[in-house]
Amino acid sequence: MPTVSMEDYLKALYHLESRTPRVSTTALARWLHVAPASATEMLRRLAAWQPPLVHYTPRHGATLTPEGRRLALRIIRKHRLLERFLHDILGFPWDAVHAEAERLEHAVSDEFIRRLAALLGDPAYDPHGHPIPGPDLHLPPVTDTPLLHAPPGVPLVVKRVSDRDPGLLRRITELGLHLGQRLIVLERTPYDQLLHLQLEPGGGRAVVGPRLAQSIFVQQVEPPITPPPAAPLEAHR
Amino acid sequence: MPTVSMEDYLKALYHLESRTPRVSTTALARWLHVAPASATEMLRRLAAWQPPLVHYTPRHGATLTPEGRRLALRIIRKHRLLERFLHDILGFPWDAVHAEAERLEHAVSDEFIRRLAALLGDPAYDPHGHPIPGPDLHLPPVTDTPLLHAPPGVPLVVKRVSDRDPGLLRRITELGLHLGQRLIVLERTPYDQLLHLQLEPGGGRAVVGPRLAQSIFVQQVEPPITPPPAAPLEAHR
DNA sequence: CCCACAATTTAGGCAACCCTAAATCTGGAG
DNA sequence: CTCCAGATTTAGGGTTGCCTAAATTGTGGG
Ligand SMILES: [Mn+2]
Ligand SMILES: [Mn+2]
Ligand SMILES: [Mn+2]
Ligand SMILES: [Mn+2]
Repeated sequence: MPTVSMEDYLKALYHLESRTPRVSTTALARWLHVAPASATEMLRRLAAWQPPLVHYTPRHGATLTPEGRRLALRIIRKHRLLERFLHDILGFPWDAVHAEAERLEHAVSDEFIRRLAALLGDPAYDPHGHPIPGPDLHLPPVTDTPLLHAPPGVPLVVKRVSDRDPGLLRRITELGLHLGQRLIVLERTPYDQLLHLQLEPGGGRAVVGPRLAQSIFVQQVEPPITPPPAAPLEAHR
Repeated sequence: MPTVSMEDYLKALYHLESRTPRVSTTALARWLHVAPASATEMLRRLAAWQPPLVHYTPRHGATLTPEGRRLALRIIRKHRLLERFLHDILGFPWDAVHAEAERLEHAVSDEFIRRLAALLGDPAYDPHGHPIPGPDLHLPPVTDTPLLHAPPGVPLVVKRVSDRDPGLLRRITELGLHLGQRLIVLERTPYDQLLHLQLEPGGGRAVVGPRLAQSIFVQQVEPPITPPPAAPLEAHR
């Protein structure tokens, strides 16, 4: 029986905790597009909840309690399964599903989600490549890195894109990118940090700026089946 | 941009108007399980809306304006399509769909409903036999009557059941009744108004009290294909 | 080591919903 | 035609969630 707002704050706290263990009032307020005073007020409420959903030390930020984290993951599971449904079954474009799921996640029951998950075949990822917490709320560790920091010359796959900005997603589509797209960073230009990409196989080229490159997450492609002759192992330090 | 509460009040007004053209504060309050003072307050709000959603004369009840009726029908369309989805695709039992749809109806976008209607094949009725307003919000006129007032000895079909009380729906199922079930009223007992039913074809018997009989709506079965020899037409007055 | 300034909280308000208790109106019985 | 019981509104409050403006505090640069 947390309210819709409380659920959105819990989700925000969960996302922000992946960057900094303690979440500041300002970061929270900015993420949710509310005034800092509103975030302060909500943190007090979440800390006063029985059982408490955050540990809140005035002037020193907040952390989710285990119970807070559990609730956050429950909403995230609902959100991502709904996105899959909206995309796969209703045919919404991938830049439209987030906003719709943002409202629905607070309206669907646990029973609804159980049935939906079964209908969808218990998918492990949402349409943007975010992992979906299982019924036990477990999440696999993240193994991808922002394209921005990916090494040049190495074969990569697009694993995940951030999903809060529809314009960004449309731009990504325009460039010919999508989940599973293979590519190689050809060059990183100095000063303006543009990335020149070679899309594979046989795809074209694309240039992306740092804004975009920060929102696209890639992984190195597993090495080819016949590995190159093993070089003598270097000593690890 | 009416709120969730406003939408629920509009829907309630729509339902109550089918009984009495002017809806009283008390009737509205009772329907929504709120205090009369709360209904008064909301009626003022709805009347002050731009454009006004009700005509409200203090102490003399309210009526929906055309715009209010339009919004009510839009929510009812969402509600009933969602019930079909929950029932047909997610497999919810028919006594569970109403409560779930009651929340979802406020969270889904028009675009969601367009796509859902297409997926479902533009159904005309919800799982309880209520007609679903089309995209133009048109509703067919109701032609069924409460079983309570149905004539004995005549072949009938169950066309519609009221859906707000899950216990009622479960009871109806227990009795072997469902939409499309054919039956004949064998007898109406005096004083306690019990109806003895013969379920067809080849079905068993059932006895229902007035509470139930008021919530089940039936229609006479079309006459058999070879009509009885036409009696001479009586003059209409 | 201090102090200014950025971050944060406090104070005070507003809107939507809901409630109970007290006033007020109104239509129908007599 | 009067009057009263029941329907309805008004008065006064509570909660959630948001805001702006003012006060406060903690810390990092000097
Ligand atoms: Mn949300
Ligand atoms: Mn997503
Ligand atoms: Mn509702
Ligand atoms: Mn229904």
